[in-house]
Amino acid sequence: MAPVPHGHVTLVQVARWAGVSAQTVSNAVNNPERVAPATRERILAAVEELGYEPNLSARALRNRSSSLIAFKTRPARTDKASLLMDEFLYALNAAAAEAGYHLILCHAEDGSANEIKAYRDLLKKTSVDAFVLAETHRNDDRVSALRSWGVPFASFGRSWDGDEATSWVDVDGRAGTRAATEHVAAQGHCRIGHIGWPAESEIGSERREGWLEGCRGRELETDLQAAVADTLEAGRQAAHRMLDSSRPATALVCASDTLALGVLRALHERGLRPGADVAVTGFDDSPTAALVSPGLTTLHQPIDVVGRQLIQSIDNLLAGDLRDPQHVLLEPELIVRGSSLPGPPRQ
Amino acid sequence: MAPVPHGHVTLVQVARWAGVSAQTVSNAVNNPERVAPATRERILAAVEELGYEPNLSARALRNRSSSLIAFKTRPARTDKASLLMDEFLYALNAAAAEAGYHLILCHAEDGSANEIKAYRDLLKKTSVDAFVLAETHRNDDRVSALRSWGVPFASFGRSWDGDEATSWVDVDGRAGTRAATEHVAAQGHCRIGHIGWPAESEIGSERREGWLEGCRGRELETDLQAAVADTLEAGRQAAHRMLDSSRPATALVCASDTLALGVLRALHERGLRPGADVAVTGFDDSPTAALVSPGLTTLHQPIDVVGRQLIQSIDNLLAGDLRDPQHVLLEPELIVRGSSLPGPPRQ
DNA sequence: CTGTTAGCGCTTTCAC
DNA sequence: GTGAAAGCGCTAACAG
Repeated sequence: MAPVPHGHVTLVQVARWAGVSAQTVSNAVNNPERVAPATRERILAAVEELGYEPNLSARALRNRSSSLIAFKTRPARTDKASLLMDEFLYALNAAAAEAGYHLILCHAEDGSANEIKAYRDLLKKTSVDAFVLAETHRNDDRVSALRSWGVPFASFGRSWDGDEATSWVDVDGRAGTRAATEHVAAQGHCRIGHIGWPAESEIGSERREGWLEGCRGRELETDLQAAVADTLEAGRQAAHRMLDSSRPATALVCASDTLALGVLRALHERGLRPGADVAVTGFDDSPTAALVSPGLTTLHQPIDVVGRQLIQSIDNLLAGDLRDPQHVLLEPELIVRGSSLPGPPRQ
Repeated sequence: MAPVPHGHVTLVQVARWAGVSAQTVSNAVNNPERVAPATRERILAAVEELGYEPNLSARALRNRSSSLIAFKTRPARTDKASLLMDEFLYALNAAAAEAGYHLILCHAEDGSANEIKAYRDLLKKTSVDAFVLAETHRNDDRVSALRSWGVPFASFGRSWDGDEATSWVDVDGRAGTRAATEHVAAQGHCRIGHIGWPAESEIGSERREGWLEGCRGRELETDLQAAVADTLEAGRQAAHRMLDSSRPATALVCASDTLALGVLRALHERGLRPGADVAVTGFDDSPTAALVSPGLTTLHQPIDVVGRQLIQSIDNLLAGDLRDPQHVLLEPELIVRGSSLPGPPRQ
């Protein structure tokens, strides 16, 4: 089947219309300074008039560069309360569009080997210009693979290996958790427990550090801590343990909203009131946090800034600024709701 | 800057390696039956050996078809509890990948004019093969635009205009709501109220119909109904109204989890127990539904099937089956949790 | 069944 | 400052 006429306007048509060569139109579009002002204006008018848009396939073929940025989708974990990745993808795509890129989604079954193969295939098939990684971790195979191929990329999540060469954007979980800890301390709580993730998780360790710093700053004890899986049930059980303690917790700072919701359930089971009896804080500002009663105090990640910064970094990399990788650490915002306030829960 | 060597394997290299012409390699890959078995095998071995992957930009340029399917991202509404779109995008992308397509994301500010312009631009620039629409509504401008351009598309959400020509996949909100209604009726409830959306919403109307059918089937009254915005607060207020009634509701069937969570809050404020005192059901099976205490009975949309069916439809359209648009209506699954059960809430 | 030719739309030389 | 030529990798059409 031969290609069907497509009605798309090409360089040549613009050229004919403006009475110049195709090459000059190309220059007028991509290197305006090379073209005499008068001609340039005439050409740009023609572009406008005819509604010309450059064909990216042709460009990609010629330039080996497609203005495509790849991102791998991950399954939405239904057990998790967070909408984070959905918001992230929107923010990233908005920023990409604004900078003249398009996002192309990559799919791979779980496992970094599959993922790397998917990246490789995508690179061979399309000339994606760059990749965005999310949820990077220590010894991340994807990082070394992309680096070995010489493909530009930026990651949402810092490079935990101390890899200075990688551009990343991250949210400071330590500062956030410290802010939450200090907030509940300011409400007068002295027995502040922490429910977080196991030490394997770099993100979890950071958040735990924040709690430790917050406690130490006020010379509070740090004996109440748990490292559990990120599930509601684990949060619930950990909360019960900390409330059964001889000197029980009066505040629980959690590494996630999911864990905090487990704490709320435990409080419910014991007939304790969140806020009034035990202060609770989460992390991520999931939709659920605003919807439960009382509302859950939590930390909001500035996800739109993350998206914009990542695209910015990639833009720099593609412009050839390889020598100066960006490392951006953003502060999350403490959203105070009823679950950490002594007063009668209002929302 | 001249294109840099890319190390990608091309048809010509495979051809040389196998001692045939480029054309024959192309045939071996795309139309195996045209090539003699022996040659074919030799060529495919070479393809394997060299790790050849066809360059999609070149193909797109030549064929005016890119194996790209476009989807517009929408902002995650933080006020909404549902993760639906996140899951949908994952499912769609997985299905696309399996069928050999890639998803490219489209961005547009709110407003169908912007959206249509974004589609137009994307078409001019990238020869996307097809579009997937979501959240279609009556008199959807996007549908008429795509149709007028002759671009294949399929939508998540039926064609409300009775447009037989459009391929769509949808989830039967009516059947779902009816199932929820019958479920609470089976628990012995006779005063079953419905909190739904205004009549402008086709989806909302469908869900309300389901409730009506459920009630009529058991000869229950249908006087308790509310049409409100999809917010927690609206659900809360509507619930109070129905519980203040002279013959108050003992069960509330809601058009969304968000509304149902508002109902739960109202019950909390009145000291009533969800399930034991008043049965509550939502719709969408948002993560929150599983996380609140007691769990919220709700309807789960078979989102992975939706994704697969949409890609299937698009595949058919691209294969030229224009005469037989698919209309797939899927049944949601009732997930029963504590909020609709009389017993002591266990989860 | 296989090879040759041509061209998709664009952009980097390199002349003029 | 502008144009002509060439080619990115692929495949339809046509010969052989």
